[in-house]
Amino acid sequence: MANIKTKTYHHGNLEQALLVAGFQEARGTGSRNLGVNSLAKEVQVSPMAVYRHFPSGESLKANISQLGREEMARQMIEAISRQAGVKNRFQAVGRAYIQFALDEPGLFAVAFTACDAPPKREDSPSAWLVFQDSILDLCTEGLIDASEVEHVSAFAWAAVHGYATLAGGKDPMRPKATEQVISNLLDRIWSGIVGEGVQNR
Amino acid sequence: MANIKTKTYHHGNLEQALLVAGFQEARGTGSRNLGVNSLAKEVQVSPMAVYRHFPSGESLKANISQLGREEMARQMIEAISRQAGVKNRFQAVGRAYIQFALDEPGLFAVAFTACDAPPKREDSPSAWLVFQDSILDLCTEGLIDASEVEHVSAFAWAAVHGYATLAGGKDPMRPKATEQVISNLLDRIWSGIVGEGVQNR
DNA sequence: TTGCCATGTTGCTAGTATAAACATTACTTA
DNA sequence: TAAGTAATGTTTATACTAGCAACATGGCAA
Repeated sequence: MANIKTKTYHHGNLEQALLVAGFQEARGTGSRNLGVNSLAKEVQVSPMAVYRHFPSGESLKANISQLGREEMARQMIEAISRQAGVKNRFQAVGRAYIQFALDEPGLFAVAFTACDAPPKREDSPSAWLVFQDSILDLCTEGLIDASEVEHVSAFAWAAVHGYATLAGGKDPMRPKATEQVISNLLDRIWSGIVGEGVQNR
Repeated sequence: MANIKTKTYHHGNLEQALLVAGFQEARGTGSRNLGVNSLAKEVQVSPMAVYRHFPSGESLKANISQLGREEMARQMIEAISRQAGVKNRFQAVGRAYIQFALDEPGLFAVAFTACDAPPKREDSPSAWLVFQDSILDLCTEGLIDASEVEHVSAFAWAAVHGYATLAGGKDPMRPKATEQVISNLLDRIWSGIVGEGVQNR
């Protein structure tokens, strides 16, 4: 008797359904099919229904984008939790950041674009907050001075994010994405953080 | 008698006009108004005329994108030419790269996206080739070993590009874009290149 | 001069976002 | 429980966009 197609007029949880569908789509094809019509069709709903939950298509995209940042944060936290020691933990965060970009290029791209409109929910653990925290750890462990936090943060984040962006892209000139290159990169970042030649300490 | 509106049926140099118009538009508003219709209207031509010169709108965008990379390369070369000494020259390139992203956010954004379709002309001096060259200089000057070039290149490019992207973006968490921060960043990159703690040398 | 062909045009189809008006259902309150 | 209201859908319409096909113009070459 079950499995009758009860086509309810009201979807039930359209907002969540749109976000999930968008998340999956982003995972697969990046930001190409994240439009209002496309996602509305995906969840079997008329395009205008979307606007009952998001003020614009941009807003919907922005919220999907944040889901990407949260998923990324989750994986970074997971990676940290398996490490002991300041340096190991710090490099694990960077590695997770990079690995996410390589494993989930679509999600990564969406996570770092389409953030024009403000998302509905507050910023739950977002990727760069986790990153920021890992640098504060360096501070509490006495490896860097409190006055350096801003500079170190900018440097480390830039290097990791830049590599993630470039290596994950499709430009023919992009740097290789091998374990070798990544390890070396993280070592050089470490060197740039605690190294000798840095002025303004 | 003069100044009669000689409305020629044939534009004369539509391809160039479209590229120039697109370049200006990118400079002003980024990639928002780089569509076929929009640019066609800008040069007072029907949208379909564009397709006589570019196979698709994507292709047009890709060519504008390359103009951006070339302009960037020009400024980087200019910056290098005013410096003496390996370290100075290297840091000048990085600084120019970053400065371009801050001075011309629209152009920078367009230069590093919309490169899906291949451009028509061959890659004339493109931004990262200039960057690459500056790292080869470090090699010929004996500061790094030839075996390190790939790693150093990935590291330095990543750090500079990452910072340029993040600092030029509009995320509220983005790093500050002050002379202080930039100088410090370039010092830390230098430390990561020639520093002590780096493995795999 | 004739005619080809590069370069423009219009008209069309399909896809997109989103505003306005209307329909249905869920929730609340007497 | 019945009635009213708010939430959540749908349809219809306007105004964009990219790009195909067919047609028009005019410069250049035989």
